[in-house]
Amino acid sequence: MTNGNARGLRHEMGRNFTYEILQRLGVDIVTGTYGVGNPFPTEAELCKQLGASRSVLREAVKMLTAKGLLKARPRQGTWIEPERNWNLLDPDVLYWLLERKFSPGLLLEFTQVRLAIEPLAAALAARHADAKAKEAITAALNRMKAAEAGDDDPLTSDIAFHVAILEASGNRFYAQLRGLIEAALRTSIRLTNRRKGVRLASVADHQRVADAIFASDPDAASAAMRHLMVEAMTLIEQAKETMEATGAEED
Amino acid sequence: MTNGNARGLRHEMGRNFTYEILQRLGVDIVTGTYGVGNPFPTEAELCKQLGASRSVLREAVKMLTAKGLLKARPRQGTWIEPERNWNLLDPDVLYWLLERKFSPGLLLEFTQVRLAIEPLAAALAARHADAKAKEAITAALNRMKAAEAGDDDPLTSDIAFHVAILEASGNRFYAQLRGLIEAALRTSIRLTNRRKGVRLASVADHQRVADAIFASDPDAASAAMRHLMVEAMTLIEQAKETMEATGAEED
DNA sequence: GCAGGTATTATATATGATAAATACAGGCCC
DNA sequence: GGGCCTGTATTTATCATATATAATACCTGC
Repeated sequence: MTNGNARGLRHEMGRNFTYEILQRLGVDIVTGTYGVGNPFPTEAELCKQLGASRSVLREAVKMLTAKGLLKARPRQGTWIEPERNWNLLDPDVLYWLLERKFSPGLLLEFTQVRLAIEPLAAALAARHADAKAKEAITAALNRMKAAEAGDDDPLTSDIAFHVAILEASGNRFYAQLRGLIEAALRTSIRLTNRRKGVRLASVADHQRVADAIFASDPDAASAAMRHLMVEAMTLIEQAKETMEATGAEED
Repeated sequence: MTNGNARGLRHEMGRNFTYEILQRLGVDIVTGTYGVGNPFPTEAELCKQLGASRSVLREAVKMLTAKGLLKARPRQGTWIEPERNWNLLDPDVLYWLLERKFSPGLLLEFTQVRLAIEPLAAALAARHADAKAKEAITAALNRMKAAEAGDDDPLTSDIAFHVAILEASGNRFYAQLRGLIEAALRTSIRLTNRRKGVRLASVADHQRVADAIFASDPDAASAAMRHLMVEAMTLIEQAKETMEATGAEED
């Protein structure tokens, strides 16, 4: 074992070495570590650099290929795909981008997705939600109330609320936003925390969504959810302008 | 080489053997080949069954893991994740599902996604589309007109039109629907082709969307696009009812 | 009955050898 | 000169095998 010492690096996080390499490469790729002056290395080269065996490295590269970040051909090497081919709707990819290469622009674009989907999801929930789904919404709302009093986490309870509605919609694609929204909300908190006066949408606004769903009123549910989304988007737009005015970088 | 004869199977399709195994396993998984009576085999077992080496098989399995279809642990084996964890928004996964395990229900749910996104995309396009994006829309529309006269392919020109608008929106997530819509439209053609009288949305309806975008009228663009989406959804709903009435299976 | 060690059996990792694909250079013909 | 063929070098793809690690079941001694 020529590089057994590298095994010492293998600690927290992903259960095994392959997943560590996956994360490492994923982050390096989306943050632009590789580019014109620093092309993506060959398999053998990367093995040396990362202290990984070829099995581990190749499997990580294949996973990144499956997510659209890389492509490989014999003799031509392995290269980073243009960003338009990345699977932005893959939770890992979105997480790497938002967490490690934060840009209000991307968050804004993602919030436009939420603006498109979530009001319709609320309307569908108002039509189709079964007892179990309604319970989940109530539970999440209660957590938000508890969080207001300091007895629960505001972030995870907010996530739980939106996820509960997406799942209540009965649309499997809507429910897929689960992981994406989690990634997005976790990073947008960083943004809104900067300015103290600013807060996330109130519990009352969320309550209105839930009430409309329980009243089986699709239009009201949709409108109430749209209100939440527009509010979130406004916050992000303001933060973006602030960041741009104070001279932060954008992608 | 104990199973060199298997190489003879390696022909069309994916450039290499790993991708063939990926497709094969992906399809087998989504079509329900593995289940209670037929658990997912061990690595060694699958190698034998498919005539693949461990490298090839492991890399394919890792790609499926990256798409949320599989998960593996030492001693516990490799198993199929519950469907709610599959990355439905991964083009490969959606393609396998729609192409090999067709269900009007899933197509309907996906069309709900289009119903949510595409009107907003058209509105954004009306606001932000640059000259190049508008050219692409015009080109696609011309292809649709040519297709009406039999001089182009109706399916690919229709896809090109919707993709052009998604890309004109400037939202990178919206543009991601590209691959998904292609998969969906290719399969929904099968559905609408069954009943002869039924046709896809007219060129005139598409023209209205383009006109509104060129006139920088977001609301009109959104409304015109929503009209297309509702039309498509109605078709699928009818087909679904027909299929259910004639006793076809659903997922 | 239970605590702790041991055997078992999956995947995970490491590594060497060989095959296939293709960019590139060099030589040939016209 | 320009286009075409061909050989070579380089990179990933594939195959094979050995070893490590992890999770579980089992077993043993008390």
